[in-house]
Amino acid sequence: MKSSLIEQRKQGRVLIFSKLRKSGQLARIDIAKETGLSPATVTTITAEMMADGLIEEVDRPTPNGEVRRGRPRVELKLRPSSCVVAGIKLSEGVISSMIVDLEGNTLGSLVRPFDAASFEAEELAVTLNALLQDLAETAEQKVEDLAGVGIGVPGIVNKEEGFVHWSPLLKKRNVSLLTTLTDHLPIPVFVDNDTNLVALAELWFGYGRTLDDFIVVTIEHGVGMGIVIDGQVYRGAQGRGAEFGHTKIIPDGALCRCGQRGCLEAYIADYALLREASIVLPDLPGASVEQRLDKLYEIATDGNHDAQSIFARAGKLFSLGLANLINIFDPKLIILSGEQMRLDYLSSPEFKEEVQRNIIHVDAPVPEIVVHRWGDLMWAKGAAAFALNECMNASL
Amino acid sequence: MKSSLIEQRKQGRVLIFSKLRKSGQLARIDIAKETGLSPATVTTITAEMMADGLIEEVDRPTPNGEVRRGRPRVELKLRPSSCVVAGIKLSEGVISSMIVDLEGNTLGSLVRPFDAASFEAEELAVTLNALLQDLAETAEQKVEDLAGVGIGVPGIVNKEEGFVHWSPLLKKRNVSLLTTLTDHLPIPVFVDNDTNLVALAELWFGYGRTLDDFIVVTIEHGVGMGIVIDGQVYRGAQGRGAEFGHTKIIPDGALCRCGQRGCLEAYIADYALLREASIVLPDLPGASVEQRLDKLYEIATDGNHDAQSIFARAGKLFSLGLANLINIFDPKLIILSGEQMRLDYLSSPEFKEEVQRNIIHVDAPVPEIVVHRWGDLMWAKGAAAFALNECMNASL
DNA sequence: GCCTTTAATTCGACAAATGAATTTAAAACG
DNA sequence: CGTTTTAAATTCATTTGTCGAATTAAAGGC
Repeated sequence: MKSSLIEQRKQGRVLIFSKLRKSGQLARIDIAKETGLSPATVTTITAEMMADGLIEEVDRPTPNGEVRRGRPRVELKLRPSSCVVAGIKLSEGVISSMIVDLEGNTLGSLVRPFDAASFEAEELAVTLNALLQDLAETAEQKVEDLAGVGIGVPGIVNKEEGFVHWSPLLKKRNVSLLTTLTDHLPIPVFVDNDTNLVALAELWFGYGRTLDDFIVVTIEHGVGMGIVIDGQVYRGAQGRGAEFGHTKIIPDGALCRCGQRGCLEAYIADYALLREASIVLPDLPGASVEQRLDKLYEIATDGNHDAQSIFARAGKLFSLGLANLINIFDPKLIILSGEQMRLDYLSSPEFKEEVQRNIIHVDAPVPEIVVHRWGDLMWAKGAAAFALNECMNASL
Repeated sequence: MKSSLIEQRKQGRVLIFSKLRKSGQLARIDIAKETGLSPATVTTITAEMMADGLIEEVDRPTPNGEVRRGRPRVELKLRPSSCVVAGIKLSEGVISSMIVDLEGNTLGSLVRPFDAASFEAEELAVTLNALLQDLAETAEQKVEDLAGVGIGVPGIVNKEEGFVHWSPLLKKRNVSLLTTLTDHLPIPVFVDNDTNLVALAELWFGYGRTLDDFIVVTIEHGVGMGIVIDGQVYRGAQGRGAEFGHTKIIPDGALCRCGQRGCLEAYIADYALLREASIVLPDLPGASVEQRLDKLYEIATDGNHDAQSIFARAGKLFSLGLANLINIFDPKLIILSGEQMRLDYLSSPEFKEEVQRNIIHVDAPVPEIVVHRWGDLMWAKGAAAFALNECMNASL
């Protein structure tokens, strides 16, 4: 049995791996129960995986104080150091990067300005190579010891081919970024659209860790979305990110960055909020977009009516967009994921009520909406999760 | 290997079955190539399936005139009579039903008025039992010879349990329809929400036959949608139909049947069009909704400006909704499926242009939008496809 | 110390996919 | 017209891998 669509043993390994990943640790017996595999098979496969250094036995046998008779169960867990990867997120102003192990422990990180002058692929490769060296140093790792590096790029990216149809960061269209980077970097490279990274970050290390189906939405410079169906990131036909932010909520509405009108993004992204603010509060202090936005939020919470009205409207329209998403997908869980404090505002009870008012009601429970506030390295961690995903997929 | 998540042989059978279903007919060699199974395995499995009467060899070996050397390939195909099922679609005014074989050949059909006075489950069971007898007669089949019957019910239905949380057709909420029907009908019963039926109809017998991912949208009394991902109908967390029709396209817009405002359905469903017409064209002739709508369409094509404006607006808003769907899903294909002539109007070049104007553009091709006009038995055929799906799933 | 209990492992049986070799059925060739 | 060539299908021995049953391991109870 060398080549077939049906590789039985690999199926078992993947099954056990993902159960362990989701549960943290499990005894062989529990693995058998949860996977439906026989104890005999579990013994065989786990022995194999231990020999590969992928998993290890846990020393303290009973985590809870429970006293049991009989032979004590030996809990197994993933061996974090068996797969250490780097994640790099490219944005207009900065590159953020991170080294992470299989458990999601951050071994090191590095954020660097990135003069956005659109790059050639070759230049980018050189920049990233240098970055990777320095990043590895912060984590006291050798670059060659990394299992791979995941790179999140804004724009239209085909993951399978690592082909960038278009990105705001690159001079040219239709660049086979994967090829160039693979040539210049000493470890396996994976390239994907950045919107998928948040979904992966949640799937590997966040609220989605124990779930197989959920939707992640981020609001930052734009509005991003990631869809996880059946434990897999759904990438659509063209492999481009799900463009939830360019969903139209008002026909012929406000002008969006994309040139179209009425996009959700044109009402709730940071530039959209500041656009409104520029009319009524023309002299908001602050050098950067973030700073001015923080200020806007501050005076809103301090009671400024104009500022409040801006957030109120954004919240209302966002709730509409979210309700549409729910009406279409009927997900169990929606994760609002990001680092910005505005999410705080959006998670108010009124906001959730507004969402509920716009979804079709059934007896069944309304999908849960949670806010997950990450540090500023969320995207980089997502890129790392992406690398883990690809590496483990290959090596299991 | 009795109980395990990994049933290897079944996988092979399913793989071969679905390849044959999609291709119509294939020689063993091609099956081997397409599935990645070895020729030896294909021989084994197909022999088994032939013994089961599931497939058969095709007499005319080379369908195309192509002359080949070597031992001639023997094409295989599904044996249509190996699985014959009934499909029943329940609506407010009528029950439509159909008997169909594995190839989608219609063996008989029956449409019957259905006095919508909300039913008890028991009464419904009796009604359906009688219907099934008569239906079988039209197809010259014995009811007992049918492999099963699929039933499409409007409302909120959990397919796995056959549990109807709510339906406009039933007096009570929370009815375990599957249990009652199974007790009263002599063959296996399957119950699902009706929106999923169109997706299944397209997947088994329509434009989706050769595809694994697409979206189907219907416009009739309401707006329905079915999502197929990876060859499976996506049912969401609650198992309720995707409520595309209640997606909001205008904040605080027109009042919808569902009590909310601004739903797509409130602008494009038949009642929505007639609502508009009632203002400017109060005396549209016609006894039924369909007739008045046909008339409206007729005078629109004849040049009546008011009527045209009604359809134009519906078209524009529908295009917006469709664009949103595309932005979220990025499907390869969208099928507009139904029996009504308004679809004709909606498939105009201007309509498609309008959709394109509202989706995010990339170099990649825009998803294809096709219109599939079915006869009035589309839903019943979908219900039959549903039964086939379940039966084959069980018996492979 | 012996019994009981539960987890893990071992081992033989069986299921099923595969590659290599073989058979089959046709066209091409001389 | 028999032989060769070609391609499809099949056969068969081999190998991979799962499973049930029996066995071993490691603890608590008494």
